[in-house]
Amino acid sequence: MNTSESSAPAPATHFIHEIIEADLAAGRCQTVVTRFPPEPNGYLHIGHSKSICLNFGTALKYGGRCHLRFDDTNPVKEDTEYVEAIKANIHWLGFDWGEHEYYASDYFDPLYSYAEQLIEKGLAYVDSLSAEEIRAYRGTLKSPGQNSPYRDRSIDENLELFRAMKAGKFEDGAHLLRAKIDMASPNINLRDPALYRIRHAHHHRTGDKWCIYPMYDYAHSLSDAIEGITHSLCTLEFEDHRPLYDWCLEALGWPEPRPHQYEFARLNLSHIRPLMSKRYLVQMVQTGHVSGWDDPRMPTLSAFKRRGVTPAALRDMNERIGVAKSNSEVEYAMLEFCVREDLNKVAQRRMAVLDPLKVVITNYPEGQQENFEAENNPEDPSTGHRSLAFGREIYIERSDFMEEPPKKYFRLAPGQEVRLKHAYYITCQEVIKDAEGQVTELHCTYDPNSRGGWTEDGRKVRGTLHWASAAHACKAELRHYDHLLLGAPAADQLLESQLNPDSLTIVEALVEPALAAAQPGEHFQFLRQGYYVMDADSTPEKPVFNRTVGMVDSWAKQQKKN
RNA sequence: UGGGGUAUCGCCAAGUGGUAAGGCCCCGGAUUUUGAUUCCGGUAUUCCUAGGUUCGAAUCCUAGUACCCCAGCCA
Repeated sequence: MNTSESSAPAPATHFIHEIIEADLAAGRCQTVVTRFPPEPNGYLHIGHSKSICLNFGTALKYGGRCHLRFDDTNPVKEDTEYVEAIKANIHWLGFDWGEHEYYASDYFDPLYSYAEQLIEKGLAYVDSLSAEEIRAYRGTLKSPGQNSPYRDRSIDENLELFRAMKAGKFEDGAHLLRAKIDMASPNINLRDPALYRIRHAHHHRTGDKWCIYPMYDYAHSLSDAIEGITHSLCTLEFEDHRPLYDWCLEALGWPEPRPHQYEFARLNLSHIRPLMSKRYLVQMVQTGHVSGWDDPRMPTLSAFKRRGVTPAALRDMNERIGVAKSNSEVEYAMLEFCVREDLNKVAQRRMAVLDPLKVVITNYPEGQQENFEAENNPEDPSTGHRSLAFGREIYIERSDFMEEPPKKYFRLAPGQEVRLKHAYYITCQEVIKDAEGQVTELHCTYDPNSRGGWTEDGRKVRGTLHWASAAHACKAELRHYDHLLLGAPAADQLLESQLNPDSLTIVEALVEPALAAAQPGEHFQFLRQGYYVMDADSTPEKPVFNRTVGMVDSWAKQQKKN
């Protein structure tokens, strides 16, 4: 506890931490053990980051531990390909499970013998109805189900059948091990839920050892118990599964302390909500609307990494949004805020001109060149300076010049003086146009006394422009991204109907030469433009930068209003 | 006409009977060699609705309303 008032923000807390603190205080548990249980059947997306931050963050906060457990109980959907990607994503996010890497499939042996125990206790039976029949017997949401005619098989018969299932004597779907609970339960999950099904399939870890596989509810609850998980945190849709989670432990007489399940609302983000389903994620990749799982427009963690979103920003966002039980959708602006906040601190500044307009400084000696010291990051002086070459011909941003500027326009205009960042003040003297009346070039004069971009005379120069030296600049490819979807597709609409045709824009830019030596993954702020990260597609001839997020632009915002 | 949940500012979210935190967004204004950052200031007499209890209610009671989840041998 803090002993004095401090400026530090109050540590974020929420109902789950309250429960944990009460459990710790009451001695219901000695230490906190959580787990992150991905199914290795797809890539992790930003929604998962909330669960990762919650589970690992909680363990960290209370000095406990968090297990990484792959929930690999369905061999037909899972693949080892995903295991490595998931592990890399979690490490990238900044969390570590140490030696606590587990697989539900590690427990197939004990899980099987627990199932025999349930049979012996008369709490599970082998059903031989078809899938359709089982559905029909289950009843509906509002009407009770009916007992299967096989429900009262003898324990010996059940045992024999179950062993035969395990031995591979039956085809897929011929039999099913079910919990014997209550076919009339108002909670459908309790109407004799499936425990084991027959699946003659190769498992990514156990190979062909098994042809029966446990169902999620059964495997999850017992895996948690086996690992000594104290707080099993999952999303809201599992709320009505909790009675079954508890039933499994109770039925086996699992000793206290038992694990307990708590549910929280999943993370939804505006603009990408429809994409955060496995189905649509796969669809985007398979239909070729994106270049792959790590296409920077995707909501996967791999994509965010490639886009230049930092782990710190993601962690910060997850801290800020809180943990509660109401369904919610966080605005994308929240994410952008966290990204800018982090990148502002760590990204080195560089200059890039996206839409060049040539400027000739007529009173600057021909053939002369100067170098200026430019700070790498004003937020972090320890990053030092770089040398910036300057010459008689430069390029500025076309949008930084207006022949007939509106009021309060600080940028370049005929007769107006602006500062070239780190260089000189220049004044526009002449506008050169082509036959169509298009501005092709500007003739300006500079003030030799403004070297470095400053004079002592107290002159007010409101506008500061970024620029590129014609003699020194390099070409670079800039990739700008927008939301993949224009909106959420209606229920009867294809996802394709909402595809944003302008979600990717390629821009040829002129960048300062220092950028040619950058490394993929390096973050930069291109002054007045936005945050960029160098992409691995870069070649020595042509560096490629992905725009992570643009700068806040209050001038553009104001213009839009008028 | 089943069961389980949730309703507090545009978006998140504290609040646990003592008189509506905070963040994002938005709007002003100051500073600024990035119209960025930073910094100040503004933004819910009101907590889904209606009754009730109480000196006092977002918090308790009653009755409603809205939204989300569940009928995979998926997780």
